[in-house]
Amino acid sequence: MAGRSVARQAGPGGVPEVVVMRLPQYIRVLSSLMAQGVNIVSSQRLGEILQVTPAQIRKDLSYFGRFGKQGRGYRVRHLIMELKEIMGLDRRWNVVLVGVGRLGRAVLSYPGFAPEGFHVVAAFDADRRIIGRTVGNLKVQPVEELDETVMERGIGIGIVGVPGPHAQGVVDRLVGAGVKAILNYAPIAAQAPDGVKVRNVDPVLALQTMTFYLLGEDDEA
Amino acid sequence: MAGRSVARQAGPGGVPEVVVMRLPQYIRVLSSLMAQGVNIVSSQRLGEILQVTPAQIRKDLSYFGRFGKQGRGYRVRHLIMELKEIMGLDRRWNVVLVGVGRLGRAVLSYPGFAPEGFHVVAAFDADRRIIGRTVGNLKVQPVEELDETVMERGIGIGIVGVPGPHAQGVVDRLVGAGVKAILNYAPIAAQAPDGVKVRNVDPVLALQTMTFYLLGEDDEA
DNA sequence: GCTTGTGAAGACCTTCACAGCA
DNA sequence: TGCTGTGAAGGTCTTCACAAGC
Repeated sequence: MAGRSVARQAGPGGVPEVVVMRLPQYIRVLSSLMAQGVNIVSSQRLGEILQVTPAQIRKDLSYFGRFGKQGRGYRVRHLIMELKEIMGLDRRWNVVLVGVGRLGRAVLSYPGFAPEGFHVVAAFDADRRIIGRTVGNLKVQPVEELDETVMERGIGIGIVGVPGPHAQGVVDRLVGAGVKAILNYAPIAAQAPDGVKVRNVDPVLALQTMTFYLLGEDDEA
Repeated sequence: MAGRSVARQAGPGGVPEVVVMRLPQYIRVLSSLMAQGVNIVSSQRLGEILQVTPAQIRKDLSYFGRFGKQGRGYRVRHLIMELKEIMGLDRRWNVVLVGVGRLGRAVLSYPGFAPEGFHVVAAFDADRRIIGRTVGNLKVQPVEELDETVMERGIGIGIVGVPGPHAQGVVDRLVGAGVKAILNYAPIAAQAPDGVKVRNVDPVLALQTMTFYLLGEDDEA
């Protein structure tokens, strides 16, 4: 490949977070198209699939560079590679897991992480009965060793798989250890300082944001 | 495909969707406060906990009514009840599950749904080897019976727990059956017509939206 | 002809700031 | 005095519309 002049120019204020949230979706769809043998795609077509306007796709991409060819569209394979590089998805990410109960074990056995470059390389728990056991190739370590492991291995991502009441404490601990991104499975609105990203995996919350739209003509005050 | 790309639908009363997304969070925090014995809370304090501005909380609530007392704040118990009613979270919701493989069984055994009023009352699969088996009190039905069950029982919510390649087909089927809200566990950007809400539970996507912020001073032209 | 990239316009959401009331 | 509720201001994001280029 030629020029590596992909400008991740965080302008004044940087790239809007909504844009960063959409790019992985674009990558997904593009990958699916590539698997179908599609070589070129227009913003029009992409927009139809993703149900967003073509202008939005073009504007989103324009934050990072110029990837298309006028009159033709985007080369699917090329755009995937560019976007993956921009998002840091062209590399391996080591991840730590805290909480090896029901939820944590489900995380460890989830087959979707590794193919996308996310590898759980250490697991921690506070429960003496679990510590030392081997779960999915990993020996469960005491949470006290979290800091050391995170720093030694330069890990930036943590997964919280403990029950709700313990989750904020675990988040604090991960933040203290230097983690900069947290995937939280606990049903709480975890707080983290600026500079630490938190994303929640919370099916109940997801359902709760939809029921509003299911209400018919009900009571009115 | 025609460009009828409508992107903004206002819910009942024209409430912004972002607001609807936040209210369940408010309910969570309020419930936690109530459990701690807090009776009254100000938008200031709520904002500190949720890390949003007090003005946003007050504005959000103002879409639905006037729930506070000037000079005092909000009665926690009262506000929870009001918000739950507004969001339709003061009632029971019956839900159907499609896909009773690894993912689907995890959904069935997840203990978090029922306490919040979401009850999986029927489970479907296309695999003959699974159909007829009993999983978590439910007899797995053939997907062919989906329409009938959804219509008969007036079900509005469906959960998609099938592998990615089958997910869109299942979404279409749920939509056809009349479901108006879909919780999708498959790693795809599922498409549904206007009027049908889709929320994704997708840990990989969540991770992929954070790595961007973990990139240091790397390649730069 | 067709599609990108992009200033400008517009829509939407958030924050401000203060009147009003307990 | 303290805090809500809200019109208005301010920002941010989305969409438009068109010049440029394949």
